[in-house]
Amino acid sequence: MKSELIDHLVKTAKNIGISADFFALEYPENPEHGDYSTNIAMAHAKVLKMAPKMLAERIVEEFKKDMPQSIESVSVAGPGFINFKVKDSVFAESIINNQDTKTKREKDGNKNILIEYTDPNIFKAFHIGHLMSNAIGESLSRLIEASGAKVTRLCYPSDIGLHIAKSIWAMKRHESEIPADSTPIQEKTAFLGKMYVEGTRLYESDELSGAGITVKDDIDSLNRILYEKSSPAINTLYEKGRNWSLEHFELLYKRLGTHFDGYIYESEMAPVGLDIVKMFLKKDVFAESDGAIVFKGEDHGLHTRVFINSHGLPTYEAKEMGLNVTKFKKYPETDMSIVVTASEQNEYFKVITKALTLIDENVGKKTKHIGHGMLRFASGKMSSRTGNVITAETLIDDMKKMVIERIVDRKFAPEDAEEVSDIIAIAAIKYTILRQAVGSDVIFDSAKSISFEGDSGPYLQYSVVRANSIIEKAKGELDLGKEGEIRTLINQSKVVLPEKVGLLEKLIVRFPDIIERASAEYAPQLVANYLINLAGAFNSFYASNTIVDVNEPLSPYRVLLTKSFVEVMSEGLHILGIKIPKRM
RNA sequence: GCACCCGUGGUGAAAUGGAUAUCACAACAGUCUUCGGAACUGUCUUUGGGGGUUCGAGUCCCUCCGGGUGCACCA
Repeated sequence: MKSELIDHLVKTAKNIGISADFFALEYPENPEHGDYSTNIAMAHAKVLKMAPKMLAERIVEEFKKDMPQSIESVSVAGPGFINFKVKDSVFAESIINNQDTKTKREKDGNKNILIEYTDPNIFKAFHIGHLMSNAIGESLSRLIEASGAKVTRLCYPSDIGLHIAKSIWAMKRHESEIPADSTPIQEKTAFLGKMYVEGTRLYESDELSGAGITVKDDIDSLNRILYEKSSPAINTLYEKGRNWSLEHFELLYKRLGTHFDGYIYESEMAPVGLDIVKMFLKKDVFAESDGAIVFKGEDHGLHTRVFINSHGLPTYEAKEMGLNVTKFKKYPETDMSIVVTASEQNEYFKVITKALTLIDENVGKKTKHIGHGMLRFASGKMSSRTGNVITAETLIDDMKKMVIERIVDRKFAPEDAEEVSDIIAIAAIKYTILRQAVGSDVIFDSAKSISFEGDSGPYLQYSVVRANSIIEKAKGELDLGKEGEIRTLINQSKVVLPEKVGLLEKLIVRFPDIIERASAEYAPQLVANYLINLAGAFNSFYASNTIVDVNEPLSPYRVLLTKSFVEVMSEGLHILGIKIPKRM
């Protein structure tokens, strides 16, 4: 109904000599203003030297000459808005046909999108910052898929670099404490985390490591050994830790409901990046400075960064060159390559993107960085360097304990309670992350900050679970025919449509629009906001109407409406990466 | 010091330059012996200060104040 309205509005505008190439058709916040509203008169009044209200009247007059069937009334309001009221029957029909609730997928149908997110570091804890990156990246992936594009999910685990050298240096010191292979994976990676903290602490101190060498120097040379893979003993430790970390990450991905189509490892990108930087050093993209090879960002209004350090090793920056060039080699059909990281890296990525553009314009232009906010605590910044970290697993498990307490009286079998509480705990966390703008910080003062009421993931889950249970009940009591028979039932007056529809119908019909906009703006919070309003509308509807009632002529319609709600809610929650339990 | 980002009820957030700034939590007052109360209804309290652009500014520009992040060999 929206496209019909836009077409007619554009036609109307042309008839009275307005180009109509810029205007907005929006949903008024105040429902009394109608179902759609446009600022077309205000937007063009100045150019035409007319009072906005007069122009609006003129447009309305012309619009009414050949009004689309679906429109009930048009009026001018306020400073010159034109408000449209859609016939209630159109909404009711939409619910019946269930056409308008299906997301349109043609638009980006041919696009191929790469999206890189999560990027954990082996030997280090998978902390809630990674969880945040993962929740956002996965949701963006699903959102882009919902708009019809083909999405390839990439993960770029960090498996080389100074942080690993620090960890392995500490591991060597504690060789006798290295866990056996039969140890649970959580204990093995916890050991690695401790090694990293110790290595970092001593790297930053002035302590000596043996014969007059500082720990720092010792770790730096170990780093070189790692890059060169020149010591079999070190390689063994490295492989052990690497496998433990990667194994643990896979378990987490599964638990979080995410997966990757491809992995590119930082260690693979080290030689590739090194070659690229050296090649473009000759072409003057990079410059030598104090024994290092740098990119002079100042020439482009940015800041200078080191790409190859004075030991001749590639830094993260050089590897990033290799990574982004490699992505387009591996996936040549790519229309856009998105990289999701914490917003701490926003400035860094501007430099990276500029350098990439100079190396390969196509790659640079198609690479887009999205910075997400951080998880913050009252106690200060979380840091995996000092060991002041909350791991993703700890957070989920803490939430899970709260959920289990909550459902003790629901008589779940132990395995079911386990599964349901996991789904709910993860929903609570993901929703808290996704309900707000991607770039802004999420503040976790305590686990208590995640409520299960009102604006929360579990509230959304609860509303669908309850709706599903009503549909189950209806199956035994009402005859709704089979697929495709509803039209017949309407003709036989077995299904009666309401004369007036409410907010619920109007919101359901709006869903494809929400997806389109959220996807275009990379804004999952628009979906989250919409769903919370939708759930509220359903719960109000539920509270004031008896849905299943054999003596109520509108009952079949209400069940169909409930079904539409379930469909939209399910797809919406899928986009947020939230699963729906059967019971809760 | 320089650069980038952000300041919205007591708290956490929303708002493609549009109308009376939306929602939840908290607080307070209610509903209902339900189709599953993790519910519903109502009350209460908001755009950091000052200029400017615009028919119209929480949104754009300038400035001040406050906060965050980043600025060479970490990732």
